[in-house]
Amino acid sequence: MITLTEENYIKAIYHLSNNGTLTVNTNAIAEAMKTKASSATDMIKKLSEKNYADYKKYQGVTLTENGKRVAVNIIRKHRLWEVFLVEKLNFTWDEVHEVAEHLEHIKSDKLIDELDAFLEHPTHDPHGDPIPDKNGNFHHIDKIVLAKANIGVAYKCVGVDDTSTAFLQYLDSNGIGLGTIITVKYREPYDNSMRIQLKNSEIIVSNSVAKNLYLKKV
Amino acid sequence: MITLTEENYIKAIYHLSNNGTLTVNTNAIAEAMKTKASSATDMIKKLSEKNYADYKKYQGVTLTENGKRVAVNIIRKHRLWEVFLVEKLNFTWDEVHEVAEHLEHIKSDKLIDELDAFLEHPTHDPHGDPIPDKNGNFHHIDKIVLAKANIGVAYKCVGVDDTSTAFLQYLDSNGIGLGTIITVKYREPYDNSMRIQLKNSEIIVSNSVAKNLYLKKV
DNA sequence: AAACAAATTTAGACTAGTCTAAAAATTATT
DNA sequence: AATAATTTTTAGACTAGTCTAAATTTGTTT
Ligand SMILES: [Mn+2]
Ligand SMILES: [Mn+2]
Ligand SMILES: [Mn+2]
Ligand SMILES: [Mn+2]
Repeated sequence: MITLTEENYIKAIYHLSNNGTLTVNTNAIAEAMKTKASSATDMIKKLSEKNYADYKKYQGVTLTENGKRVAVNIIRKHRLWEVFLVEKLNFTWDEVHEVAEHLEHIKSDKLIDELDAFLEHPTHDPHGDPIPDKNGNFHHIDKIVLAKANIGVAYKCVGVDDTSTAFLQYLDSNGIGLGTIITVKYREPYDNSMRIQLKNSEIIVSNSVAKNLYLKKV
Repeated sequence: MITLTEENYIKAIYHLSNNGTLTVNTNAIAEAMKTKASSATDMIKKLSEKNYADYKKYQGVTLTENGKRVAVNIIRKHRLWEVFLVEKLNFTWDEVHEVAEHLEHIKSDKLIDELDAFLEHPTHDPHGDPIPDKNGNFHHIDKIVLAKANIGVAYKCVGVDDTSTAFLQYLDSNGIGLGTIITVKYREPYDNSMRIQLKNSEIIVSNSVAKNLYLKKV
């Protein structure tokens, strides 16, 4: 039996490890989980005992295959619920995260299979993040970050890195969402801000915005 | 802050007290919650401290108005989710209970309001139980139990009392569901079993079945 | 009214998860 | 290579919820 807290730690480690590729340190986990390092250490030991993680004292943590499987499944559930909330229940993309954070822990294979079918097997969530299929395979899309886009080329917005309410609402109020067509007009060398062309407007975005927006050539 | 366990106890007390009208004793709560009486006592004290219940040692428990409000809200969520599972995700009426038991604890007013609207404000769940509205008002239907039905009168099945998988599957396999038209042909005085007329068949049901099926005159 | 039985509460212990404070190990700096 | 700074772990305590076993209260019988 896996607890809700264990699931949250496993998911956090998965994300911090860049989808299970890097070693993660205790402080990073504690920060992500909003607990103290001592609590993280305790949980890491438990995850290690339960075979979700590999761990040697002072040497950081990696997820086992088993741990990755669990993480990917939670992420699948999280993102499917996000799609449900936006597509069926009129949530906006900045409102879904907190609720999905809880819904992701409901344990029922039938529930998630049927939800997936009901939503017609979506491949991406409302923030452009890929939804792994039942076997844990991600539908990879090759995207670049706005900060590295080429001048004069037309791109489509396909995702965001930062999913905070503040950022998503900033995008809303500037008319940027998934699917928006963006062409870079000018990059200011001084602060790396960019002037970008949208459908009916030209706006200037800071580098911190440009680093959090993913694009794909149209 | 109310915990998941507190919510489950409050809901159990609500049901045991016949919707908040009777005093409930410790052993009944312990049995309903599948814990021991000592655990129930501890929780009762806590609910009392938090103003969800009124309690005097050895004298049993009642819910406060506050406690009833919480109970009705959980029941609302539980039943709305059950409708969702059956109507949208192809669950059968014997599969929904366990999942709804978890979904009922998700805390988001927007979620439940939108779900209610998405389902077009259903008044009853898949077992015929009424769904309280946002203000906690139940849409009362006047139903009688099959065991007390009159011979020769046509009734419509509108609910079940027992929602166990075994009972619901028994009904399925005998062609009885919500909406089924039933006419009592004969009541056997010896064991109170009944011969009942369905659309295309006549079957005999025991008294324990007859006590768990709710009907309404057509 | 005393004795017995049943229901309920208390006492003390256990697990999961958290915290603070202190100790130990690792890494960086001189 | 020694010292300092940082990171991580340990020790011990706390809360929520549970348990067993014992004590207490209430209810029922004689
Ligand atoms: Mn979560
Ligand atoms: Mn998302
Ligand atoms: Mn529940
Ligand atoms: Mn129901």
